[in-house]
Amino acid sequence: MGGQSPPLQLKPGMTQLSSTTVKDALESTAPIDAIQVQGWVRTRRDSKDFSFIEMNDGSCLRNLQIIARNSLPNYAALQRMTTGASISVRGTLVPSQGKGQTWEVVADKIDIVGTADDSYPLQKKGHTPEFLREIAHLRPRSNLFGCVFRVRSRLAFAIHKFFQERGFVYVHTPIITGSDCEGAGELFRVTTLDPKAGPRRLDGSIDYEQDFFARCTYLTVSGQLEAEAFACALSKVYTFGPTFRAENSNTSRHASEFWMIEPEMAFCALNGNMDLAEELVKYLIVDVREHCPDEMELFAKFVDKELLARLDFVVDRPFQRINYSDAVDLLKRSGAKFEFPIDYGLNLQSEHERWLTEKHFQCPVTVFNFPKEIKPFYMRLNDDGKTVAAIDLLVPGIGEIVGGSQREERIDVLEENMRRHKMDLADYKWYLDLRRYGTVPHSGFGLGFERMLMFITGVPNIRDVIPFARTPGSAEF
RNA sequence: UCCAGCGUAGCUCAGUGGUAGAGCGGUCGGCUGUUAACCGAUUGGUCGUAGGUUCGAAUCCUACCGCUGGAGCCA
Repeated sequence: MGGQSPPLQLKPGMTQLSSTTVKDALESTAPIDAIQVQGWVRTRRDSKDFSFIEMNDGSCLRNLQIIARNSLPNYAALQRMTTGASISVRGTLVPSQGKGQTWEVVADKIDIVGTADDSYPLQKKGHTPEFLREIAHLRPRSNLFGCVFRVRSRLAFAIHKFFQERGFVYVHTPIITGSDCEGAGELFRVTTLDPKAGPRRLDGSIDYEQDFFARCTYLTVSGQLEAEAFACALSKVYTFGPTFRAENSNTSRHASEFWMIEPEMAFCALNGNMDLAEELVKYLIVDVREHCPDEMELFAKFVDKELLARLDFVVDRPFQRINYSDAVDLLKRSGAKFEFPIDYGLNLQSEHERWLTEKHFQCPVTVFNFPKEIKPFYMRLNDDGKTVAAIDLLVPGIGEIVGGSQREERIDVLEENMRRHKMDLADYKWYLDLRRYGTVPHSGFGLGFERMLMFITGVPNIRDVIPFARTPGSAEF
């Protein structure tokens, strides 16, 4: 044939000149004769013979200033253009004559790709996070949420980097699961059966043996049990994926769908587990501080003035470690007024955790060795016969960010635990096999991805660090 | 799910029993290498919904809905 592919049909404003991001343009070390930039108008100001357009493309926090001279053929249309419009600009990158930016683009051609009328909800002035939450599809165009979601991306990358650098294998554990294990809150049922017309058993209940998977299935609440299987083969593994809890919990720290990181290490006892959790938290802070300086500066300025000092403090010092019974003693002797009682055998309440991490130690605290009665079946029984090798890592402002344990590797002890928790051992045959064949001491923990992101950005509500948050009564978008 | 608070213009909020308000935004005009520009004018409302009390309700009462904060569960 002719050997020539037909020219691409490009919409107005789309050209074949490859475009430069705002980030790259602003970081340029020299003027550029011919440049193309594309993005959304943040604000526009008229001068006598030209118009200043501030354009943002999400590549960074900062805007690029475009100079639109009144000699442009569509100048009248440009002057009618409002915040939110999308544009494609060709021109030259030159040193700015004004203050506040080093570079600006003097436009030869500005195509208005898409207009935005005056119903566009984002104004150039500040909005509350609560309002922006109602327009979750537009809020990434705001400074705050652009920053949050760039940091979210970097944090996810840093997590993989941390584990890959240390020889951990990334394992994809199932999202649809058959184990309603550990009674970790309410589960979302997965079914294809019609709840009204589905097949029934004799007692009138729905017969899930005739369901898609021929059994009850749920969205996962944790990949831990499956991760243990892989740790007992590949030695060091981690999962990083979505998790679902149908708890009717309505707080700034809970979501129905969230992401969790769950490392699991064979031949590892509780101390190694604590070391890894501490190293991970510090690594993530350092990484984001280094790679997202503009974003961190915005959070420090508009979200939390103490943020950078607190993060530096966390990175610089060893985390406090205290066993549960010492923590209880400390709380009892504190003289502080608590709403809830504190005593050995009771769960630490939020106010107690807060006192430990915010008032007493004023830094992250790892509490370990909890009474077995208040912890799940899979945690390893300590020699005292009363406590299990569990850890909770508490951080100021958030509370629990990591929960983990050494796992019970002795099959007889594990089976006894399961019976005490009134579990059906037959349902966990595969899990018990891990102890039956070549069992090893192993440990792991869960790190809440969003809680870590909240801690690093200072953003106080989990709904504001998730692109489209799912919470009880709310699954819009 | 429990406790508390809040729903008034596109946004942020004032108005607590007697004519529905301000700032910002939008629009128009002016000025200007501007920086959340500035100056002037103007636009803008089912006061969350439904009922009730009252001569009269944004305001008082009841229910419901939504949001926010706190608690529990946890990550």
